[in-house]
Amino acid sequence: MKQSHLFTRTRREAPKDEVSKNADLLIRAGYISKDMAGVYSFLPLGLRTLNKIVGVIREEMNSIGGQELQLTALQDKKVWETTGRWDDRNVDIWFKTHLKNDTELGLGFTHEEPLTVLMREHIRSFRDLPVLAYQFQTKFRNEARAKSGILRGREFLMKDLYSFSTDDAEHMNVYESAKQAYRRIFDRLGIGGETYVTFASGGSFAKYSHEFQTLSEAGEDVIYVHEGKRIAVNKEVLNDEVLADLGIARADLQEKKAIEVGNIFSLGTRFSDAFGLTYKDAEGTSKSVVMGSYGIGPSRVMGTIAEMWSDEKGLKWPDAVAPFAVHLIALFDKEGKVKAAADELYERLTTKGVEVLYDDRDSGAGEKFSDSDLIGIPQRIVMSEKTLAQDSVETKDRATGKVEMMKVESL
RNA sequence: CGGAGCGUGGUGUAACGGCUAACAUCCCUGUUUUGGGAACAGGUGACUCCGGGUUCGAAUCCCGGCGCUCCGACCA
Repeated sequence: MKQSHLFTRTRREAPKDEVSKNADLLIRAGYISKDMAGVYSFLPLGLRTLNKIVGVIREEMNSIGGQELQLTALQDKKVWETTGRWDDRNVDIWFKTHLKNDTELGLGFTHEEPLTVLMREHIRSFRDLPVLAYQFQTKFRNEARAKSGILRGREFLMKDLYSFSTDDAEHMNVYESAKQAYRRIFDRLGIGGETYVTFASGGSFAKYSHEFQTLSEAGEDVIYVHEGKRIAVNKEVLNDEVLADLGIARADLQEKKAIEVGNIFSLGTRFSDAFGLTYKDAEGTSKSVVMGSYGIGPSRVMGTIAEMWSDEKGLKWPDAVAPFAVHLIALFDKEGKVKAAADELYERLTTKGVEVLYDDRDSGAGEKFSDSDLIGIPQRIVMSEKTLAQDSVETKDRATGKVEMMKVESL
């Protein structure tokens, strides 16, 4: 993409009411735009990055047998009354509204209920199980307080996977494969090294759930990290029993702040019992389906990556999530030789399938470098009169700062 | 939801209760420049968040809204 065609512009300063690092950088670089507290639009660069994250998650969900679908955002009150989750006393984050005829509706904040209802049409036999169904969808949560930029919004993208199994043993297999898939996702997204599988409250059907917590000062969770075992315990559940279960000593734990980037949860038969989701086993006996839910917020992950991979100059995207692979910067000369050579290189790389953002704007070198640092594309290629005199370009790695000269024809 | 702070051109800031609301940046014109946000000249752009009030006079003081941020509470 030619940068002269990119409608977003960079800013020297973020709006004064943005304090969080992720929102500051993402707004200044033109990735996102705030409409209200906790409500952000994704601009072309931001959507590209968000979609990269979505793509990685989708691949890993498919790899464990996930089938993608898309449920509705508008929610039927009756379905939620069945489990008691329509009641404000149980769930206080609903956005509720109504039809012209006064029928009450909600905007979905999660989807266990409607998907369980849906599955009654499709799951009949043990032969049908297990089923893993997932979606990417905008969730709506009326948080008492939105905060930390894109880390905690009232409207945000969520990947939610739900599993349906015959029994606990089958469920635990699915659960374990989902856990491994989550590990791979965070590794691929460049935050695996700082992300810990964290033991957290399990609810009524399992002793623990597992959170994926990425260490960050911007986080709102407090976890206790066991570096030797690469696990952590959420402060909410830290007690002697948990320590004994995990075989760890309090003295080996370090208190850290972290961002919850993912959560996996065993649901048992809570929802299948509520809605009568059953299957026939090999003996023809009717049994309740055992469920699990597995969430990752791609937009929150994007904010987490921005928090982690950035410096005072701007963003430093890992390769897998960068909006473009290469930022081609042409420093024009009077005769137009650099422009001609850069145009040609841009066409050549693009034809080869390389995702290139080409700064073909008629602006000064300093501005182009500053914008490039801010936008944070991993690989920078600079072409100028100087480099062309050696039939070369200069490449610079955004993350390491390493600079090399390369022959133009080698690219 | 409790507490605190803040709302002034697109953005960031300034302005004692008193001239035509100032400066920087951005943007537009022109000239010049071209390896780290260049220089010069000219120009556009603001019902000072909204509604009341006090005052001869309000961006400034008071009251009420609304919005934003932060702290806390909350958080499948």
